[in-house]
Amino acid sequence: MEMEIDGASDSKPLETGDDKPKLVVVILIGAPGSGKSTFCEQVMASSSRPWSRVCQDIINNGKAGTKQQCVKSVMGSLSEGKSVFVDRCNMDREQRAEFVKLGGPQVEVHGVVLDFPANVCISRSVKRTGHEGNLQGGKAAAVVNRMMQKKELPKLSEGFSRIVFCHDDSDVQAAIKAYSSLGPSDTLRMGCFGQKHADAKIQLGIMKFLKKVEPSSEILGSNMDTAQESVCLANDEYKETNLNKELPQCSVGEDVGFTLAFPSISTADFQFDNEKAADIIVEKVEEFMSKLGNNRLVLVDLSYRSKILSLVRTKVASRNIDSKKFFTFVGDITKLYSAGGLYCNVIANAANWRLKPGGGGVNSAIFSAAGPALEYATKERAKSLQPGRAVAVPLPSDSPLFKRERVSHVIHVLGPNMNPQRPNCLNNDYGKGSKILREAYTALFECFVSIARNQEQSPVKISEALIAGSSTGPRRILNTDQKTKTDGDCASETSKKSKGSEDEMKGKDNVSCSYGQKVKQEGSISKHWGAWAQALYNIAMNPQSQKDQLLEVSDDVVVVNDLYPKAQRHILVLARYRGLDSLANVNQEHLNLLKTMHDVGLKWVQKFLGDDRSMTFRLGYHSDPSMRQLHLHVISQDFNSSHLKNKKHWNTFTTAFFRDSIDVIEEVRTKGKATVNDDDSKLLSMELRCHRCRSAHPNMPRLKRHINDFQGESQPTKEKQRRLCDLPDVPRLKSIFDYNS
DNA sequence: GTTCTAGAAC
DNA sequence: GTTCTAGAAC
Repeated sequence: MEMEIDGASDSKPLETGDDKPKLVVVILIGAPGSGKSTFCEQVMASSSRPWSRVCQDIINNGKAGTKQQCVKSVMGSLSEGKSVFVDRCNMDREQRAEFVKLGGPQVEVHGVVLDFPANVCISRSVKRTGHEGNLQGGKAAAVVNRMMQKKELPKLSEGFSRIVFCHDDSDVQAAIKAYSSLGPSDTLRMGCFGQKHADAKIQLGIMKFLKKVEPSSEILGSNMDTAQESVCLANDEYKETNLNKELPQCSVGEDVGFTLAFPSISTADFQFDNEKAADIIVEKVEEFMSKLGNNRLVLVDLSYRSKILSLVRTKVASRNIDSKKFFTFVGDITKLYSAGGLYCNVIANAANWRLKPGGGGVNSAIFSAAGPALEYATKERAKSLQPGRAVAVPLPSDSPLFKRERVSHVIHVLGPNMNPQRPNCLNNDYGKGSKILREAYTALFECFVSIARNQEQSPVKISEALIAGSSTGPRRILNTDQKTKTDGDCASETSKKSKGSEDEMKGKDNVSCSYGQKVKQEGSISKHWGAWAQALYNIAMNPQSQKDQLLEVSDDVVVVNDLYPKAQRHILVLARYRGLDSLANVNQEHLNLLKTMHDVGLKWVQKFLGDDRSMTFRLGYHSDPSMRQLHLHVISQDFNSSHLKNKKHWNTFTTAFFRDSIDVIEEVRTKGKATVNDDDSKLLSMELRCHRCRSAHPNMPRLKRHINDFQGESQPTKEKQRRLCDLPDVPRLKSIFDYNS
């Protein structure tokens, strides 16, 4: 978010005419493999400003040189009127100091921090060939990790006039864009942008595991210092939320019931007139006052400049509305409790008819904040929604919105659409539109009231389906048995009127009026799982049933010993998300889960290494697993196990069928999904080859004999391995982290 | 995922 | 004869 301010539009010509255009020294800060050279190349390829790149790896006639040579070269370029990229790691303050000193009245010094996790940098460094610094292959990991230990994030107080932190590719692209479009007489805004406060987890994690050091207070300290300096626009927005000071304060002991936070329906992307919408909101709120009991409604919008909020505030004043039961609030609807201190049991979502994530705005924000759990829970309730209707979805307890914000339900509402770019546009017919918007708020408030009522009566039953119907109809609680009736009810005035366009937007999907219907799995992508394939799913959903093999349980994962270990150490980290059967189901929303699973796996690796330092491990997923429920294998590379019996066993762990966890994470981060090839199963019938030396073996017993030659000694030396196996001297760092180096 | 076993490979 | 694989059943 903060990166928006770093966009190209941010560059502006200097306003004073006599000022000579300033030169810029951009100090790149990042480990090998973080993308410094690529950054420079991309900017220089398209910039109208003269740039020079000073790279320590090649400064000495194409070979690596010294820092002093770099300083000299930067000064030379500046005197020629060129702005300069300082392309070296510059990881700590001392390394940067001499370049920062070059700043002055005519020269601005910027920092661009390419702050990627160590594993990403290692992976990139290992893969690349022909790198200028000759830092490819096995050396890379050691160097990256050493650098990471020295890492000291830059602060403005060092003398920078501008620092940009990049944490992912989109941050990098935004920064490249900003510098590419920086013309010879333009300047970029000063300040510190894009710094995350709690991003050190993975890096510290990996350093900790590699070097077995505690996260040093120095590193944490420097993070925090800089965080305080980086008071950015986002924080200004939060300051403005002090406008919420009219928030009714409830005295201790006062019985406040349930709170519904809702966005204005249809006024954003659906372009419904704000004035008309405000009238309808106020009208419907007033109507529901008497039905609310001690529960309350809160209209939420992101910005203190919100037109709809101010319209509603004005209109409410002249109505008979209790300000304790209805008020407006400025804030992010997905962070009302954590960032705004407003506890709301229920939030409404301005949904799309497909009830799917995406589309930007509130819908996108809520689905993304609630995690995949909301998507699955929604699918179980309804497949689509008609304009004017609402459907309540109980949030599973593993949803971050439930855990962090204490939201128990999300009510999806679909309002009328006036935007020709969106399906089912009403072409400015505000007769129809207003009617549908009234129905939408009625449905929403009815849903909320019935949730509140149900929770009061029976907290256990809140997972019952709650679906609000037409404006005048009574609240209905439906289940699948009532499907036929529901379909009948659906043919209400509203649905008849919108039927034509409804059919249009459904296209070939052949979706009948499924409102209120129990969902069937979409498409035929989902794989059939036999009864025997359910074991991991059962453990993930109900870990307490499995006391024997259980190693660890958290909200996100369960760790168990593999029942049939294929090596001396072989454990599984199970995801606890419902509906996440395998890599094929994984998407961008699971990125944090994948990282958590990896971190948990690494933690156990560290423990195992405490018992036997000679072990090596791989962490990864089977491309097409036999058992349902996403599970990360953490497996030692000895493969010394009586359970390892056949070719399939072997090939699932030693061919491309085994997808390294860090590769999967990187793939999901960049492409949004993990690629799963249809013909991956062919890999399982491939010839048997040693995972170390790649030698072929005629059958499993012979292969195992070959493999077990390593196990004769507790710590086979590299020499011994090489002799037995003709081991190449490049460890497979990207997956089997060499924890001993 | 494992177990079982027919029959191929040696 | 024994060893080993691969496919079916669960």
